[in-house]
Amino acid sequence: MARITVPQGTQPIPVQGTQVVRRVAALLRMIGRKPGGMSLPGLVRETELTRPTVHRLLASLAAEGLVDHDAASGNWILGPEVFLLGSVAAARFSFDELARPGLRRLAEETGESAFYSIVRGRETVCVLREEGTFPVRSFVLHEGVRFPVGVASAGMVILAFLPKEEREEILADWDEHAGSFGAGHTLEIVRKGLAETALRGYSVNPGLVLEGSWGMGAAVFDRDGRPVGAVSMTGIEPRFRAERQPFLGKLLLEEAHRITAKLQG
Amino acid sequence: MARITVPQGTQPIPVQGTQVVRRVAALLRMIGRKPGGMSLPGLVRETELTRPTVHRLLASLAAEGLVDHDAASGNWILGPEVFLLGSVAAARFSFDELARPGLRRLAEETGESAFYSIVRGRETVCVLREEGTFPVRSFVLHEGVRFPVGVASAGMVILAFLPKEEREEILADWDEHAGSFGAGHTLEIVRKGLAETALRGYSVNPGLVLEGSWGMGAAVFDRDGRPVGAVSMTGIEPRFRAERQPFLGKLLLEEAHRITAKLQG
DNA sequence: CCGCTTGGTCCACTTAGTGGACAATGCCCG
DNA sequence: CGGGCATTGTCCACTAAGTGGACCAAGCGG
Repeated sequence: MARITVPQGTQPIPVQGTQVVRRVAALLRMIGRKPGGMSLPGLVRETELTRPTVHRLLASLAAEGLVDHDAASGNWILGPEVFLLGSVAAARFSFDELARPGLRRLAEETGESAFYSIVRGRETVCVLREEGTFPVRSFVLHEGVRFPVGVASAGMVILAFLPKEEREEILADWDEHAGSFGAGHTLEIVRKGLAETALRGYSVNPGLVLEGSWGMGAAVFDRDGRPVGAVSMTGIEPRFRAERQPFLGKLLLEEAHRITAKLQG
Repeated sequence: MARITVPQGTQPIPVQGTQVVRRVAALLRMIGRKPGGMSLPGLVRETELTRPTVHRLLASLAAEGLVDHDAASGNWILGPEVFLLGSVAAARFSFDELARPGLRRLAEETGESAFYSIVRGRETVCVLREEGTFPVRSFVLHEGVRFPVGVASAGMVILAFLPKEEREEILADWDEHAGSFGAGHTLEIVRKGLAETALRGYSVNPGLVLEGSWGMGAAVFDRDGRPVGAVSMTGIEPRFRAERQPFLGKLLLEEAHRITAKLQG
């Protein structure tokens, strides 16, 4: 009997299981990353599965309505069943209600785009976006985008406020954890960023994901004081210069606190 | 190699495949039916799988965040990943934008609760609900609820306007198709209802799902003239008496036409 | 025209998944 | 308070379900 390892647990807990479930979940997550979906070869590349296997799984998923095959682009995209299940699940996870007003205020007051991301296992996932008015905008971050915890401003502030043990565990094999983001986010840079973040309360990402695309983030905590999400803003470097950072940081912290209060109340 | 048959196609098309995918999809749909989730025995009963199998699949799904195990009730509910994937998929399926305003108008003008359901394979799925002001309300229908096509007012009006071939195919093995709803929805009753629906344009469900819980529906069509959804209202019998039906029907048809226009435009 | 990428299918091999059986816990009722 | 019953959880021998190497076809660019 095979044992699969769970991605999110503190330790990889062996779970009796269904290889297929893990693979299917991975495929759906991959496809959900980009609104335009993913091509078969793309999925094969990123999942390290063989092409026939991916193809077969996708065909089955399509038969269930969980994915669609966009005839035009040839891409695989999330299907109607995912939407339906999601809208049922949404009753339990009403982030919109929770964070939308805050993001709107941030976007209005600053002109930058504002985001709310949540923690899922060892990743952050962007769930809400509110476009700013400033005419130059970054499209690195949008709903559905996932980063390893510690990457980008939201991930950075979350990692900074995670219990020391967990943080060190993640940093222990940082390169593997960070994957392709390791290039910009070297262990050294991240450690320095974490220290500064812990001090100020908010994080600053000086274009580590994409050069010129800056970001700042503040964490949202649950009742146990555990970071479960983050408010963040992104924009171009000139809008995130040192002199403006305290202003943006203050706003971010205010909104993060407000959301934290709502969440805990 | 096993061949699985696809539930929605006109004919059961053999698909090479993944038994597990079908089972997992079935489980997720089942769990998504009720906001409070489902117990393991309940799932076992309705899926005709063995308990160990259901349990193992659920455990794997939980490890992926696709389901959660509610410690209090012991029920399995849809997990955060489903919400996340759903919110990405929502970009492609914006029924809220499409139908919400119409439902709101209906609820306000009539006092009854209004719903929007869509067709998925051979089922209708309720995706939107707008509560009416009338103090006695039925809770038979809510977001996520699925009925076989032909059952309840939405299903009835959809079946009525499906191409004759498909309609007859469904009616051919009605009892199997209708399952537990066959009790109220006998072939005879349904055929009569379909005829009347085709004539008037809107359907009337005189408490076939649950005695005293009436409903009326009007269909929404895509560019090819195929019914893809339905607007419906539910309430208690006294609110759906013969003399009020033309009034309600007219409103339903108006809103259904409006949605159809939006959809096609 | 040929190399290269992509989509799709086949089928022998074997591993992953299955489910009967067992154990434990909790609850109701006589 | 003990026996019946429903529920959750785990084990492991068996085998059918899933895998993936191999193959074919189509499309694209040089």
